[in-house]
This record gives sequence, C-alpha cells and structure tokens, in this order.
Amino acid sequence: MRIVFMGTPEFAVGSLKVLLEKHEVVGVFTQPDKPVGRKQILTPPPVKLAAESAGIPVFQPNSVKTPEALELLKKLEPEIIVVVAYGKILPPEILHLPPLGCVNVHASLLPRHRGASPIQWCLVCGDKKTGVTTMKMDEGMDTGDMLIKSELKILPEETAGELHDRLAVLGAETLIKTLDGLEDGRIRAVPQPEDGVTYAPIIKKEMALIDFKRNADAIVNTVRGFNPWPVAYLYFERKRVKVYKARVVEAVGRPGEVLKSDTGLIVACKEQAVEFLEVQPEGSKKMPASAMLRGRPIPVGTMLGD
RNA sequence: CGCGGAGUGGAGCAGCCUGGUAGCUCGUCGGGCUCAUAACCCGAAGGUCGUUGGUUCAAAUCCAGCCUCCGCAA
Repeated sequence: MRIVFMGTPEFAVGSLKVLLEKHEVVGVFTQPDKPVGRKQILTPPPVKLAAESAGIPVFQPNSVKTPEALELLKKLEPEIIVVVAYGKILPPEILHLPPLGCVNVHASLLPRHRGASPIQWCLVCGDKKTGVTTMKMDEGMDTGDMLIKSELKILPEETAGELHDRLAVLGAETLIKTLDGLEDGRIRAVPQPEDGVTYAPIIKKEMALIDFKRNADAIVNTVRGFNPWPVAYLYFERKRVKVYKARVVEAVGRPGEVLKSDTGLIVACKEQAVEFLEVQPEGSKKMPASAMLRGRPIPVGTMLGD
C-alpha cells in the first residue's frame, strides 16, 4: 500500500521499519528536531533518522493544522496514513483524507490507558497484562474503533524501558496484521466499550516524587513505571535521590521512617515498607543503596519524604 | 557562553576555605573467637589524590587550561 507514516520516538521506529519492508512508504512526518541534553544539542527524533537512512522524504511541520500541511499530504496521495506516537493531534481534514483513513498503533489494551503514556501508567497502576491496540482514528483522544488487539503479560519486575521495547515489537507485528486485514477487507472495526475507560496523561516529573503515605507496592510500581524516565525520586538533605530499583518488604513503621540503613535502606510506607536497591544521589552515578549509605549515612529513625 | 554538583587504594565518602608524613565506613586477604553468623577481635595488602602547566622551600589543598561523569533545565 501507499503509506504516509507519522511517528516520532523510538517506539515508532519498529513500526516504520516493517512498513518499509512490505509497503511503499511515500513520506514520513515527525516532530521537528529539538534541543536535547546538557548542551542543548539540536537532535533529530529517532523516526527521522530511520526514515532518512531508508531514503524516505521527511517532513517536520510545527503544525499539521495548516493548509500547507494538508496540501503536502494530498500530493503524497496516501491510501492510508499510519500514526504511531506522533505527538500531534490530526485535524479532521487529514483524518478523512486517505481512502482507508488513518490507523493508529496504541500501546495499551483500549479503552484502558487512552492518552500519551500508556506504557508507564499500566506499570504504575500495577496491571498484570497490557498490549497494543490498532484502531481507526477519529477525532477523539484514542477513541477510534478498534481493529486488532494483542495482549502481553507484564513481567513481575519489568521496567517501563523493558516493556516499551517489547511493546514496540508487538506493535509492529500487529500493525502489519492490521494492514493485511484492511487490504483484503477481513477486519471489522469494533467500537471501544464504554466500560473500563482510563486515561494515561502525559507524565510530569512531579509525579515521580515518592510519597511514603502510599502503600509499598504502589511505590514500587511507580519506580518501575517511571524507569528509565523520569525516574522516581525522593529528597534527602535537600538533595534529590533517584530510585532505579526497589522492592516491597515486610516491616512496619510510620510512613517515611527509615527502618534500616546499613547493608540496605528500608523505609516504612502506609502499608508494608520499601527497600531501595539501586539509587542515584544528585551529582553522582547510579549505585547500590548500601554504597550510598557508606558515604552518606542516614540514621535509622530519620523521616524521609517531608 | 543556560544553572549546578563531582573526579582521593576495589566501592561510597571526608580532607581543600585556614598549603607541611593520606583518613573514614565498607570490601579484599591472613589469623583468632564462636554451635553459628552480613556478628565480634587482631593483623595485612592496596592510592603517581582525573590530566597539563603555574605559584611556593613545600600542592590532594592555591591559580589557569583541558578531559570525564552526573543533577537541574529542555
């Protein structure tokens, strides 16, 4: 099929690559290059790099809600537009432009976790399974009729980064099946159920602040869901300490109270307690909690999280 | 020139301001005690203090440049 692809981050690259193998990708839309890192170096999004190395024309409009963008798309004459984590809302004119419409790959089992960050939120919420759903896009936020749903079991200690990689692969596979199904007309678009709708809002760093007034398992899920970004953190002596790995342990104390701080760091929560395993104090590298405690002792009884 | 922290035995840190024999908590190795231990006691090894140059009788420490790592911000 003659396809225009829209996507931006690493998650979309796998989908783009399978399309390149089996279909005719006539153009790629992606977000403009953005300054990244301490030096604010202007960095192209992953999808742009993949498209360029395949010799596909790349377009990076600041907005797709312009007459120019619409004209551009019309000239490309796509049969279908495939959207994977593009990061922009498409106007109705674009949604209705291709004969087969716009198809989206979403990294959750819709209608659960509609929105920008489904991978992180399914972990934060403690889901046992997730997956990808392809859908025919409409004007709502991930509200389109569903085409194919693929499930995936979430592994017990899986982080968002690891789950992301697995879902990207599953997404690419599901996308190809979806296009095959649309091509021979064998797929039926199913409206999303009204029950079970949840939203996975864009993640802000404040959300990653560890709150010891919550249960230990919720905190551990936050650590998993926000790794590798933005990474759950807490404050100790005005310094930020990121937590890369933690686990639930049986212990009781006032929420935020340090219960053990020698060979390990254990802090009481609302229910049970968390043991921090891998941490990173501000200005330092990632290290085992026991290493941090050698150089920066935290007395038992200290209250964290205030 | 976006703001800031940091590079000291294998790990994490102190020492730097107020230059003058390199220290702490661990780890490692050897020995001891113990029914036993991530426990305790004794002992040992291990560091050109990121790098280059400068100041000085003397630099981990003061000054200048460079390299590297990291937090914030995006």
